[in-house]
Amino acid sequence: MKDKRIEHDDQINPMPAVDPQGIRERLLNWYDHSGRDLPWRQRQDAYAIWLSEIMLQQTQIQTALPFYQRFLTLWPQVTDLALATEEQVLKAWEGLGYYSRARNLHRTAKIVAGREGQFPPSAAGLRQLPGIGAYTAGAIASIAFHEAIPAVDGNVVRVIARLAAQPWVRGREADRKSIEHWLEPVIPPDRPGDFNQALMDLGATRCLPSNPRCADCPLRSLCVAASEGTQDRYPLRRAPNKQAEEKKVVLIFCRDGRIRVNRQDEEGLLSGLYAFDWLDSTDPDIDTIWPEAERVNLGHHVHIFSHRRWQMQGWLILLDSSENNCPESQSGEEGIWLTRRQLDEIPMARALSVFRDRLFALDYCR
DNA sequence: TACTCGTGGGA
DNA sequence: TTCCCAAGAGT
Repeated sequence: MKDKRIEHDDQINPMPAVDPQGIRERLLNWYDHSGRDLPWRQRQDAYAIWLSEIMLQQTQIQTALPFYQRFLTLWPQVTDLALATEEQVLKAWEGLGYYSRARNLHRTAKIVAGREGQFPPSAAGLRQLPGIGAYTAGAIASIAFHEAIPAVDGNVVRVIARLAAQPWVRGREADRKSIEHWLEPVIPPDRPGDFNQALMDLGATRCLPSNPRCADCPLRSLCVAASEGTQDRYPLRRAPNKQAEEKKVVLIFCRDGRIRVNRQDEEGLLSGLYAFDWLDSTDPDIDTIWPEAERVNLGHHVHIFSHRRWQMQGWLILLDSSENNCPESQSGEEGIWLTRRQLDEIPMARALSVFRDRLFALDYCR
């Protein structure tokens, strides 16, 4: 076993007897009094529920909130979103991260628009749509269509792993399914959406990853981990991958007041977004490439991705308008030359937009 | 299955 | 500083 964090070899707890009615009553009663007031809970339509669920994937509510409001203002109905361009959707998503979510969001909007704006009213149907996995299908189906089906996210894994004191591992698909199975007889047929959201609220406000507030938990009397004082053992976690260190030299070419960018490939990091040119650290030093008189130091910046860490040095390269002395971009293309206004309108990830902001502050492009 | 894919906040 | 992790999905 290479993963010692999963290995801890205390006794395996037997699966405790489940008290479905006790869990339902305590949880829903608590939810009715102490559930969070969130904007998508004031709506019934599948579009708003779906939009919120996609944005909230691996994203904290406070971060997603302004994006959610902006999308509904720009595109009040799913048919409006379907009519937007992918670039417009990515621009509205700019800064929220995991950009494949935005592209799948747009694809699904077009599919649903082709169904007269009607989402499939079941988890099985929703699951077929781009960007909708097991959790999101269960969430939308239970909240918008009242299907009695679990929606097991990270919160629910934590709550149920503690409640049953089972060595379930966060992020392991087989264990997520075990929790779905465990929950199936517990989901109340009359309020499945409220029940699922109550579990998530409980995980987010009481059954916290560290220092859980068990004294304020409505399920404490039913919780095996709480009775043992072993809350902090559950759920188990995978050993994290090590973060790769990468050094980049970002080159922002400026000619006749225009700036060169490139659109990233369809797959991989930051796909579909625009970026400035960059070189890997193994490339020659900047002094051997560009004379000092033709460049402006844009400073250093460290950007942290999920498991990459970019140490970037930015340079503004001032090209003579009469000369065609600009090298080919990484993709072997000439690139796209944009004015400042156009540069503001294209979607660009935070990692690179840091230098866009510094560029604007210098007032070199028009 | 394990890895990839962003960004920000909190302990 | 460093680590964890947040309404996960796609491959």
